[in-house]
Amino acid sequence: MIDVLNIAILKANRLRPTTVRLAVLSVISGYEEGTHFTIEKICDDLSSSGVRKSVGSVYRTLKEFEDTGIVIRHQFDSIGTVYESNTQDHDHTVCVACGKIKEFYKTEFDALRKEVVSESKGRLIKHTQTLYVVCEDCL
Amino acid sequence: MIDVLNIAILKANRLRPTTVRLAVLSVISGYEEGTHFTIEKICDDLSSSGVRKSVGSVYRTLKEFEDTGIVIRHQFDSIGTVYESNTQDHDHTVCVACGKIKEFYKTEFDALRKEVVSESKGRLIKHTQTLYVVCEDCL
DNA sequence: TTAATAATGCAAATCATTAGCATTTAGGTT
DNA sequence: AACCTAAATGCTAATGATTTGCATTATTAA
Repeated sequence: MIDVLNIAILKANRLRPTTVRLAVLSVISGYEEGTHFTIEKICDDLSSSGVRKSVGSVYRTLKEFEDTGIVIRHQFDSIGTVYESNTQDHDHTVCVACGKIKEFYKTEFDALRKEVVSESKGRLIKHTQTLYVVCEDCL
Repeated sequence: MIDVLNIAILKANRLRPTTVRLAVLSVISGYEEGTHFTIEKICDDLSSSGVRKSVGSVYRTLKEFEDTGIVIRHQFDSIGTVYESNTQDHDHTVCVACGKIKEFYKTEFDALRKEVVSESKGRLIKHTQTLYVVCEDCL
């Protein structure tokens, strides 16, 4: 009953609403907006909420979620693979000292990116941009 | 005698001019400017030029080269880890169909990036930006 | 309810990368 | 030129993350 929304999300993406998918969806929809999480974190959270699911299935599920666009996967230098719920378009800053990840968005970047792609006569599928910084707190 | 330049490069970076480092430098300086290469490619090229060096040492060497800035390491989605000689600052487009990697540079991006970082009161260390595209040839 | 298909758990396999350690090399010093 | 110390190397085993094979179980459509 609590899961109606999550079931709808899965169906909208042509994924059967199975226990693993619902469990993972439930865990990650509990995260604060803009949170970046790992597979390990999801597994931990599943365990501590008493839900026993295999690591392999979580990997498979996250891959499906990435393919359908439910989540976005990122690979940050010296941090590794993290995911986040797919909300609006944005880029990241990563502090090389404390590892904190933040999001930023500036329209002007999009215009420039479109220029670059149209100059090469290609089609833009997606992009990533990460600024590695020393953040205010670590300076 | 051919190696004077490479020896100089290593010394300038406080790395002893050892056989492994010279061999790797020699291989990668044979690549065309802007080439993106993998560890595996380097090992293959070493073998086929009759130079027997351990994979572990090549990994170690590339890490040193990355630390000193002789090369830059990139992690591209679905392509993995590639390196390139460190020339001037630039970003990349990667074709999601054929995997071709190209470079681009636009000053305007730098100005925007500086804005972002100064707004958050941090210091910019480095950045990565990759546009995943379908290139002209694959459209 | 049942048959067909997809999903799951589990363990083994894979892949890229790293680390431990004994041996060798580089580079400065007698 | 022989020598000493620290650094570098090769080798192999270890690691960590992720994937895969396969037997079992769950889901869906008829």
